[in-house]
Amino acid sequence: MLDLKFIRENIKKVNKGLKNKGEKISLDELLQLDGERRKILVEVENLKYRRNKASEEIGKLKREGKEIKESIGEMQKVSERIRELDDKLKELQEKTKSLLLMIPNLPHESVPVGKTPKNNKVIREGKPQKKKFNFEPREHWEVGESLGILDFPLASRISGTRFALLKGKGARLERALINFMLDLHIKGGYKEILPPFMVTGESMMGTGQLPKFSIELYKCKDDDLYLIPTGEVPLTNLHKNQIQKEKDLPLNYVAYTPCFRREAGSYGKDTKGLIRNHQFNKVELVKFTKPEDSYGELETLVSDAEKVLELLEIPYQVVALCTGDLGFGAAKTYDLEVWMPGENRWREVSSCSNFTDFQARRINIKYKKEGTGTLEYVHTLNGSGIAIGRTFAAILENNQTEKGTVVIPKILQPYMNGLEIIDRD
RNA sequence: GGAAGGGUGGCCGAGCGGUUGAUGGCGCUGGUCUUGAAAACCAGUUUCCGAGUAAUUGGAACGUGAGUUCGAAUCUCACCCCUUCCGCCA
Repeated sequence: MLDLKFIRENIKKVNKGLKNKGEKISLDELLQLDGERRKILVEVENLKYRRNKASEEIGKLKREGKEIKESIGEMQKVSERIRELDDKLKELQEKTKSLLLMIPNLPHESVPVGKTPKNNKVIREGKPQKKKFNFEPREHWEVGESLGILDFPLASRISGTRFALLKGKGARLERALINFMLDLHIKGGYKEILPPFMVTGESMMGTGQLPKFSIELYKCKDDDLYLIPTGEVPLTNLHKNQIQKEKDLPLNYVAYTPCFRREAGSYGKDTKGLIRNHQFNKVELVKFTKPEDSYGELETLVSDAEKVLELLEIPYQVVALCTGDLGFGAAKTYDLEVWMPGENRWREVSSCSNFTDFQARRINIKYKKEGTGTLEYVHTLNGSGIAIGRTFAAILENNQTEKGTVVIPKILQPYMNGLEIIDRD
């Protein structure tokens, strides 16, 4: 959520940011409602002032045992008028708020301007080199299915399309990845959280999934509960309605969670394998920082996520998203993409974003400045550290051998009971 | 799901129709005292939305929402959450 006052005073800047983000929403209605709201606010507050004074007077007279009569009749009329104006005010406030909730965050000035992913910029490539294969590398689902560690037909018999089922060493590998990443980030100074995987609508509102993107969410029929589409939601809501101490910032959290996404509108896209499923595992990183530190912390966040790929020895690149490709709440985003030799393309495994005060304003997370004692919104950041399913797929594709086996990355072997190679059972 | 009790400021805890944004305590901040610290004492210590260049000033908030009233933290209703007990259950 943007600051209404900021919008009022920086219309040009806001419009430019919205345009760069490819957002066609108009501010006219919002500003008009806001003007009307403030006009009525002044009027009703004056009336309330009158009423408060009169009530005070009546109280005094009553205590002295004197008669009151005529002033009460007059106050009845005033109160009625106040009620009318309050109703009107409430209506205006709700409209204003709901418009405000539909406005995305503005891009940071360092974000490349552009409309489509084609305008994204590759910032750097990771250390691990792309491997040369002396055979035609296969796609991960072929590798996995022939090893008997992935079973998509079975998954779809149980749950329909876009689900995966891991078996034996596959299930073990998935679990190894989760533990390895958690351990790595805990060592890096993140506090581990195991949050609920279902959250209220209010929490979804806080991080920005609602009201605009309800189509992407699984909602429980009889309760106001949603399955989380990312660990970002429970983690960012951790400090809802709280005031932090300046010296406690930044706060760093890591959590493993499954993620649930309807993937509406992606019919026919990536229908095979582990790339775009309704349920996948992810290790998520979230930071709460001081505003002046947030862009520096974003760089740290990205390199913390990169470390995972470096240690797993998977080739990757860091991409800065252009304005048009940024998510709703993000001011700046870096994606990490891994090389998939079987598919012969890059695939996103992590998205690290600075949300500035956009989410903090929605869920009301502030911090107290030490010198002045004033309150300010914190900045929130999050990034995958990293997506497990796609990493699993990348390992199968990058580490496959001509015989069809898969070499387990060294760093994971202790998590696999020393196993070095996955072959057919 | 049923029953009972409860939700008040950073925390504890009063208040149960009329200067109560809210006694008191703890904590925190500043000061006095002290070589320094502690103790003691004094003072300060919620947030949001407006008006105004500003000093300043108005309004709102006691789980949430509605209602009664000239006036509600205090009364009524609905909902949410917490605690305990019962039922069910991994």
